[in-house]
Amino acid sequence: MSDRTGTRSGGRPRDPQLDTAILEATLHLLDEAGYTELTLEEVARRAGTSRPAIYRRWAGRAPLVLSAIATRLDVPSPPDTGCTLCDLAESFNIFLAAYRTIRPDALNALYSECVRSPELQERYRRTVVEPSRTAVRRTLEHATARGDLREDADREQLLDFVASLVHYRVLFGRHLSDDDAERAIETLLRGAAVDYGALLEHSEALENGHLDDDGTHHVHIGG
Amino acid sequence: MSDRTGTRSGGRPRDPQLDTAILEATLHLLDEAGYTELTLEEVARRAGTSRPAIYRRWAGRAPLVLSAIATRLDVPSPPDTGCTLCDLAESFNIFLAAYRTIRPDALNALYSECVRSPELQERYRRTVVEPSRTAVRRTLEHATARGDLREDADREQLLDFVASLVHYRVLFGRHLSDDDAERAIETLLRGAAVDYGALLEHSEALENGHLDDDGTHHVHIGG
Amino acid sequence: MSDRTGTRSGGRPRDPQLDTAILEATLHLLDEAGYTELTLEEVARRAGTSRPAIYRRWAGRAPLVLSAIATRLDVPSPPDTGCTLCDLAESFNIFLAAYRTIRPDALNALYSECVRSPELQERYRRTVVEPSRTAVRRTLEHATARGDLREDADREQLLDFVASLVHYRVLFGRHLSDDDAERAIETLLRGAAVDYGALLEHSEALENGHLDDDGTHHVHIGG
Amino acid sequence: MSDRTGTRSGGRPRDPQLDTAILEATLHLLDEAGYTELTLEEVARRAGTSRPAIYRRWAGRAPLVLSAIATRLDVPSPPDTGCTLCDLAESFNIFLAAYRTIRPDALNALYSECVRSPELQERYRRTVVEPSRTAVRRTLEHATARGDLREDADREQLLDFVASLVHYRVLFGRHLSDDDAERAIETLLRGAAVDYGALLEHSEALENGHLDDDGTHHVHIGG
DNA sequence: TGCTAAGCGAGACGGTACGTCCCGTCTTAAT
DNA sequence: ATTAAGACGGGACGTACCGTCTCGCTTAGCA
Repeated sequence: MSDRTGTRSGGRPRDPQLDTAILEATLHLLDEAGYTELTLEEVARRAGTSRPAIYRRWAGRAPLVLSAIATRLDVPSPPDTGCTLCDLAESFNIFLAAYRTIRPDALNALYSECVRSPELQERYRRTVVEPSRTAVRRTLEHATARGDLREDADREQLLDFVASLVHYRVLFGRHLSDDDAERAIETLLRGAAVDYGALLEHSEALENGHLDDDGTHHVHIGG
Repeated sequence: MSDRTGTRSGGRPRDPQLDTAILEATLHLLDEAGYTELTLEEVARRAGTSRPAIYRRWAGRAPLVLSAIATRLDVPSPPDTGCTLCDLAESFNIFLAAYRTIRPDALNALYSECVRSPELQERYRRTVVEPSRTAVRRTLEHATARGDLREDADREQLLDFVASLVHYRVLFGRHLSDDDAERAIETLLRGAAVDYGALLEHSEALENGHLDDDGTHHVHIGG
Repeated sequence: MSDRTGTRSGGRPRDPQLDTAILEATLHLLDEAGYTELTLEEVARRAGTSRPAIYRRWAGRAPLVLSAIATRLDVPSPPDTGCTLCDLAESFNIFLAAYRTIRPDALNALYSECVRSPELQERYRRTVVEPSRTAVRRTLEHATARGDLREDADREQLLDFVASLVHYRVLFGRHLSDDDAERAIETLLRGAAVDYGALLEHSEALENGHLDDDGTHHVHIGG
Repeated sequence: MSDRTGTRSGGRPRDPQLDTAILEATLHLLDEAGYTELTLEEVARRAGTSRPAIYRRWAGRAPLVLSAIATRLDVPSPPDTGCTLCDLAESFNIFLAAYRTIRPDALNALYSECVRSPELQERYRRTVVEPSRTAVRRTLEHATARGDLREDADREQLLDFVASLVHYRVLFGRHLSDDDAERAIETLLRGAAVDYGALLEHSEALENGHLDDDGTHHVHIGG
């Protein structure tokens, strides 16, 4: 749970309830005050302990908050309905999910501090960024396998486009509507889809309840 | 130059050399230490003055650094060579320029602090973000006028795509190569261009020295 | 009224209402907050003016407060009832009077600051100390003339004894009772009176209403 | 050594060298600049530490200076030569001693600040005032036991007279000469001695080397 | 009576010192 | 041996007040 597990051979065992108390205090404080306003002093106070007890477990504020965040963010599962358009729309939501779970301003302030250390930056990426990318990457792979995306389309670039757009809009307070997402998908798929028109038709068919016999949402190209 | 200019009716006039000294000290310190490590104490020390003299001019660290940054960032002019592909490639550079002028980590830490106040956030946007967007927006308008972009293409969305991609890649330390930019442009233009193939051909022609008679770089659609 | 009268040749005349307002604000603040807590800032605020207006009239806090005090302390008149014991008892009250008019702690803090400049010290003496001494000195002279005190008694020493005792006891918060004063007088007069016993008898006679025919309170030595 | 010793159970022990450095810096600064000009900032600077380190030990300037003074003032021992006049003369010196050890203006400014708090005032009394009074009180008791002072003489009053006279004269810059002291003693003893003339004769005899057989300085009354 | 310049009012300046918060570390006692 | 927790030394904060400077206005005295 904590970063600094140490040798843990002999000696007095660490109080595991303190781990929990500290992490919970951290999360509450993060919600209330944000990252910059969060002081270890106050975390210790709320956890009913002292600052050294925190430092013994984490190297500082950033690693502590990363640990705390990790207990709350859950690993997203890749959308895979067979409808590429729907899956992509859902993918936007996956990227948005982190910002709905943790205050975006806190996330950004945290990353600003993480940037100063390669390890922290990597840890932030693994904890906050990658899970969403991994899930959406899987979704894109499915779409490609399904034949909806061109084989030669740069899927990492697509990931970057989606992830960055969501990040940018959230960061600057311009919330991304479903419609925004839809139109963004259109732009991207025009460049990446084998047949964008077909994807669109299939999606509309779904909305109208015209499902395939087998109940899946495959897009029938050249059908 | 400073934020707190106030009424400035009566009273002893402000020493303008101090303004300069403070701003310069701020920029140097920003380059050396980044935003989080920048303290008003040290700024005052280097500027040969005292903290209150700074507080009299700026409300705090964030506004001070914004002012300092503003003296260094220059307003970009919109690329307009007639070659849409070239212009767009150049547009990526415009968005990158700010990060080359000011340490990206400093910019992000600064924005993290600005987020806490609507005014500061707005000020950051005006100072750091908008100039690039404005320039590139103009470029897109030219391209549209030229008939290279579809009339109904969402130009603000294009701006968001480009700006966010650059921001995201820089933020996470994955520097954007020229090739990356080129391929991103391809993806975006597939969705937004009237005739992407024609744009590509024109661009290649230019590289090979095949200029039009009139020396401009018009794209001849359907030519 | 103010210290710095200046050349006063041409130019805009000084607003005399400001003098008054400043002095009154000073006295009020002195009563409320004492000397150390009294700031020119606050005086100016209460007087509805600015600090420079004060500095134009007085060289600083100490001279200002001295001026303010001077408007309140009135010159005591020397006790002269003919009864030396009574007059001396009254003399103690004269020395006490200043401390009843102005907070003793304020007076002492003021003097502590005055000590740093010979002129201020002198001014303090003239304003606060000397008036009482002058009055009591007169009283002692009358007693001597009356034949109650020895010609060769050191009257300045007596003044010092009385003044210092009062100052010391007030300073250290041990208020001097009438009885204390009476017994102090006894001690001093044992050393300074021509015939202490006679003075005592006379005083007691007065209390019992045995006045001389002429209504004065002469002491009849050798009577 | 410092005021805020607290429980001192657990926790990192205080650096005792800092205590010393701070106190020494305080004394030096007190000698150089006086009390009002003494700033904790400068004390910290000279002691090579920071202001918080001082505040951790003392509640402010006054308690700090009181502690510093206490390290320099040594407890006077009561004069007891057998010659009451000599002892009293020496008693004046005891009261003067504090003012010779610490700048009188500093002492007074310090007391002016102490007055604002009962605890500080008490502490000042205990540190600066009482030691001298205690010593001289003892001397007076010896004189009484010896039969030189009247049993019913108010010895506390005598203490007040001597202490206050010294304080007053020093305060107002009128240094007390030996002769002044002698004549003051005369006045006081006229009121308090059993036989002032005999005390005087005894004292003069001592000056001329006429000691008693047993080498003590008894006063022979009625001899 | 109109002009000039001295002096006034007030605002704001540059700067010192304040008392506090929080950091990251050290130390003792307990487990 | 290692914990829990108190306290330490210190950097930086934002503020109050100081004493001074500058401005624009008022007014006396001269033309």
